[in-house]
Amino acid sequence: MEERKTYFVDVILPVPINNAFTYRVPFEMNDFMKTGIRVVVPFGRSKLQTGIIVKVHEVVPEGYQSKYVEAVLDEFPIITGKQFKLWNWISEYYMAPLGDVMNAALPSNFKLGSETKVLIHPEYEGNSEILTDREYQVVEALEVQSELDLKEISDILGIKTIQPVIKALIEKRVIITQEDLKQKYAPKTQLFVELAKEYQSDEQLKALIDVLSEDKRKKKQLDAILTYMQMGGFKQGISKPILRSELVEKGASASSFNTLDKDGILKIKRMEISRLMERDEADSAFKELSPDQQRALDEIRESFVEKDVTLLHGVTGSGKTEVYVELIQEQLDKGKQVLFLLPEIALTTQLIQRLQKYFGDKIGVYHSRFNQNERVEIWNSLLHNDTTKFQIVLGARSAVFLPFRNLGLIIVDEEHESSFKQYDPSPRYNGRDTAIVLRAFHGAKVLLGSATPAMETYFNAEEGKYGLVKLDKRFGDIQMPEIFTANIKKEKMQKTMQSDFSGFLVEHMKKALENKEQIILFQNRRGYNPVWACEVCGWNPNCKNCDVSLTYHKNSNILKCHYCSYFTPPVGACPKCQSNRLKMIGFGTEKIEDELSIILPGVRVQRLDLDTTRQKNSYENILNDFDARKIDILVGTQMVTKGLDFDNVSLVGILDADMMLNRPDFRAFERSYQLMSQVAGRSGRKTKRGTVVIQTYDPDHWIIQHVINHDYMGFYKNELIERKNYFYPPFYKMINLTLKHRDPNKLEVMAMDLADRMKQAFGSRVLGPEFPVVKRIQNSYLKVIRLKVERDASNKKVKLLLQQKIDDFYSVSYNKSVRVIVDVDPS
DNA sequence: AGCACGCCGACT
DNA sequence: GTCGGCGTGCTC
Repeated sequence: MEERKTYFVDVILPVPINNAFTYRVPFEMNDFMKTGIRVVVPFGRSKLQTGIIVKVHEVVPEGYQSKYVEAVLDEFPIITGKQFKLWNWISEYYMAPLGDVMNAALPSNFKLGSETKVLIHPEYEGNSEILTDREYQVVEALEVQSELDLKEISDILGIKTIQPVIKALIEKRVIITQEDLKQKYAPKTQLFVELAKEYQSDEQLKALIDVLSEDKRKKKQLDAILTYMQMGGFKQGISKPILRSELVEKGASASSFNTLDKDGILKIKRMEISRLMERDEADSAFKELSPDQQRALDEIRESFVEKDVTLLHGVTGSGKTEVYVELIQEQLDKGKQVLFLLPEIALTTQLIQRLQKYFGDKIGVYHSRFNQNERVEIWNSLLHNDTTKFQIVLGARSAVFLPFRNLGLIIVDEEHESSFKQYDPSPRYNGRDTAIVLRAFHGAKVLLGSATPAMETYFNAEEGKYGLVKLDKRFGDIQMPEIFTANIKKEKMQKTMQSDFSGFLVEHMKKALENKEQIILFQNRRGYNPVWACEVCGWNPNCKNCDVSLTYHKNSNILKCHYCSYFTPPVGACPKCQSNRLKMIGFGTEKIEDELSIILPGVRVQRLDLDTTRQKNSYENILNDFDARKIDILVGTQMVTKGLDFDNVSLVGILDADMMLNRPDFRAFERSYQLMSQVAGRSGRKTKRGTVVIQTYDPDHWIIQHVINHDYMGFYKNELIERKNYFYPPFYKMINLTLKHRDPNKLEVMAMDLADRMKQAFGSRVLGPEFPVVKRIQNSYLKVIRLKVERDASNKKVKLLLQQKIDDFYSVSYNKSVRVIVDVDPS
């Protein structure tokens, strides 16, 4: 008799708790337990959860009775050891619970949620006299809609505490609950047609065709077979399944396939198909590199001999993409995988199309706008090491979580972009920095690309930690655009402003339009007017949940909060002093759009911002329209700065440079320089030098001067001094702690407490607590404590110490109701 | 995170 | 009295 061993598994669950949970393995499951597979386990009172096994062992847990694993979901691991290592790193470095990391990493179709469903008890006979009003309401609803979840019941009853009602109903045997697990991923299948085995030879096929052509009634069947052959279903003795729908489209009758199937001539079968769009055949005709690009490519290769990370600092329009393409191809030839990271928004642009043109369906695009099943398909393909597809993955930051098998190269394009950093929800990780860690697990190389590298990145390159390669010239020797400033202060005095437009900019716009050239206007603000204010008493409408002014949105005629989405109709008179002299201050994209139609009648204007791109394809549609020159002026927020290449844009206007420069944030100057340089880069054509107009009160500002001179190095050196003087990155690493509580007085006390505890450990490296720019969001007050530590300090020690201080803080019962949000390396 | 338990104010 | 709000603690 073989000895029966008792196993336990440690499971991580998608809950924000830092430890794994130990479950006992039923004997019959002993052979199936492996790290990396998913199991269903009971969690809490009656909930089932899906978790991932991280350890199989025989250590009997002490102090509690472990529950049993309920079900096994996978035969083979769905995550790799390398992925798990990365999860752990993120969890430690960004101080996030492993459950949160798991949540971010897995496509949601891998996560089975367990939801309590309420159903009518099969033996309930409708005796409603035993029910209270509330209970009756639930039963009534169940008669209409056979299944309800707890949230729905809460909505129906209009109360939050529904547990007593449910409990009573269960006891009265009126309803039952069903813990039903839902697995959402089902491979997409379609009907295919294939020649039956018996006919898979030229002679037999010929004989078959002869037979069919003799019988006039079998004309349809013959046609169907001929269509199948035409589509390449049987070539050189090899048969291939063809989509039935495609054959029908080509004229074959659908019913004749059924007959052929019955007669055993053809087989109809249901097969899994790729959800990812069919791509054009790869276009292997690569563009020839310019001498400059070739030099950069050689330098990168050379740099990779010694350095694992290299920065490609290439001005806008210098043709970084072609260099990327060469490097990617090199990896493919070696049989290695490539990860290409881009900021979320840039993922919908021309770059993808260009890369798809080069690499065809070897490219997988991993993107939140894509549906979940497509994500699962890329995941599985990588997991099973299917080298025929997706050797290149193009994705936003979350693509670092994919199960790569042998990554050779990671490219992070636009590496300076702040959107590589996730803020909400936890884990608050930076995709670029995570990629550099992932690199080490695979022995791969990382190429960071940017025209305006992040301070940290350039610093690392200068220090020799990263390699550095430059591309200083635009491709084809196109000139950098000529940048002018429009002095708003002066123009206001001379009364040459036309509402928010300087006379200088208007002149340039008119000239461009006369030449049938297009214009991009950049305004870093949505909505119509950020603020309505009363001219008499200065009152302005605020959000009732947050400490911010409401923004007027003209299309919907509402005042809206950008933090919590609260909205209200605009008021006619000032509620404070009853005056009706309400005036608009400031300007957003929507108002600009309006004013343009007055200043430049007949001009075709389109906005490009979060509000106009909410629908799935609207972003692409707007860009296509602009490309097709159906739009004269594109007015946009940050979105217009990213990776748009249009040949006919000769003028770029930056409407309010000061707003960017004056933000109270240590990155304000860096951001401003990057944004202005990036938009400026949108101007100019092959044959003509582009123009940029920056509207500002302060044309002599050093940032603006460096933008005008296209002088990244000047900007960098100057900013680096500031960073050093004020103890900011890259010299110091920052960790921000945000405390959140409904009661501002309590918050004050608790924030002081936490700051004091931190000061015990870190001394003067702790700053604050102070109110952030927005003091209240969704009825909770906020306080921020900042920690700045020397860059050579041990990450592990700092975080351990900080976590200890936070734990101490939380162990005091007065502090338990506050939320502390930790943001490591805030962007 | 969800969910149960338990303590308090505002109603039948 | 008790219903339902909300704060607190726990989940293998």
